Amino acid sequence: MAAAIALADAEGLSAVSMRAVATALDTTAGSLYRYLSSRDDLLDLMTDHAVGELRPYPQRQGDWLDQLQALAQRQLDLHRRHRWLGELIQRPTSAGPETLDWYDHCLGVLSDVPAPTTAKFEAIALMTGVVVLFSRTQTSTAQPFAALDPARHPHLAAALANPGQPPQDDLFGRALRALLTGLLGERRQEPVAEGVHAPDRAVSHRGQAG
Amino acid sequence: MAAAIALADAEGLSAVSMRAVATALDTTAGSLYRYLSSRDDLLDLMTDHAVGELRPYPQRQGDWLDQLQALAQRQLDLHRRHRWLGELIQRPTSAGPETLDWYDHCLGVLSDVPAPTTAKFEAIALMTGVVVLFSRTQTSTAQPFAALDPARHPHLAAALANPGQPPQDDLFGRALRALLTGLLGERRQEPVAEGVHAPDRAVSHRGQAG
DNA sequence: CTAAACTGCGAACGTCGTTTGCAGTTTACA
DNA sequence: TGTAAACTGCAAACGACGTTCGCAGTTTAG
Repeated sequence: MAAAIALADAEGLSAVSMRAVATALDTTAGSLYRYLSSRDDLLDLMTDHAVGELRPYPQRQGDWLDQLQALAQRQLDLHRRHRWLGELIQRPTSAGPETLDWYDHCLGVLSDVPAPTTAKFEAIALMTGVVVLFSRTQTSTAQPFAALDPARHPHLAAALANPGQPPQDDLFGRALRALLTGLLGERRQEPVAEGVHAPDRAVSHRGQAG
Repeated sequence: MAAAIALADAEGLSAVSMRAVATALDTTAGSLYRYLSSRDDLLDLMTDHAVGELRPYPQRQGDWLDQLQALAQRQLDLHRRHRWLGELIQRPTSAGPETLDWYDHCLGVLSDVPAPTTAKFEAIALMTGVVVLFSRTQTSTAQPFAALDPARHPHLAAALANPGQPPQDDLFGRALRALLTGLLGERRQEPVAEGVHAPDRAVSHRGQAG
């Protein structure tokens, strides 16, 4: 797993082939199957190990929004360190122990927030989504807008021609706080109607963490 | 391209192999390279065609927030129709014509919003991110939380045991509006400082649309 | 001392994306 | 109308991939 992570850090996820990992370990591809049931297994291990690097979780201070923001910042650092993580956590595989711990910690931070469980899961998933997006924003200076016709795409051309305006301070933090506040209610109270209803069906969620 | 889309709709992206597409077209894999330079080319075509299905763009009515929400709703429908799209639009390839049109349209909706270009691009990208996340939420009833120890993960266990609370109405809309409002400023005015500075470097962005 | 389990290795299978050479057909132009 | 160029399709092959399998060699347990 360590060899695979080193490979992915250096040359990207596609470089993590069974043969490449085996070569790094001075063995052969087939031998790896003594310890792994499949390549997906290896990717799961990589993912959960990376999520483990989120420790130590930031100290609990401030309200839940401050705490979640601190967690998100740590996620962002992690994703910048391991640029392959964003792709892996989107797979619908089952969560490893570190991922479970992280989810539990996030839910703990939100334990006093009067919002439906559904909203909390969505909020955590969206927080990760924001992290992944921002972690990619800097690394890819790609220009997906090659040659465009200013007549057909006036707004796009204008926006690209005039990159002006200073980028807002801490766009990441702004987006995150807006999203979390909107999903989980105002910072202090204004609780969402929490009436007692017959329990609904369990919400579906994907193992998207880290 | 149509054959590839049909395949992806029916059996997922992994079923879109050159041989499978060729078989559907009653030919062979190698023959496809008369028209495509690579498999990525095919995926690009699929992506842009799907983005084209966003037309006709919803009628312009309401303020920019209402309009963006209508666009996002159309995106959401699209992603539910083509569940492979979320994966494809995350690739750092160059944008096709339909994608360019869509970006331009979104920027047009935002043309009167006094926010930095950076923030607008981020907002559009994040809007798509929210769409992708919600498009996956319903389809995957997966249980990434298999057997978990309630002692080690008390909050997680509690949350799963008590799915109660009715899911909030239109969580999608709430998340989206919160995010956009937070990134692009309040609905009416409260413009972000738009002072005249020396032009910054062009913002980096990925071809993430649809 | 022995039997079981574990470990590693080479070879192979099937699939993948892609390339190449060869034929057959269509098109463009004198 | 004739000919050269371009286009199209096909079979075969290449290298790389994930994965399986059988066979040795080694370690462990009783």
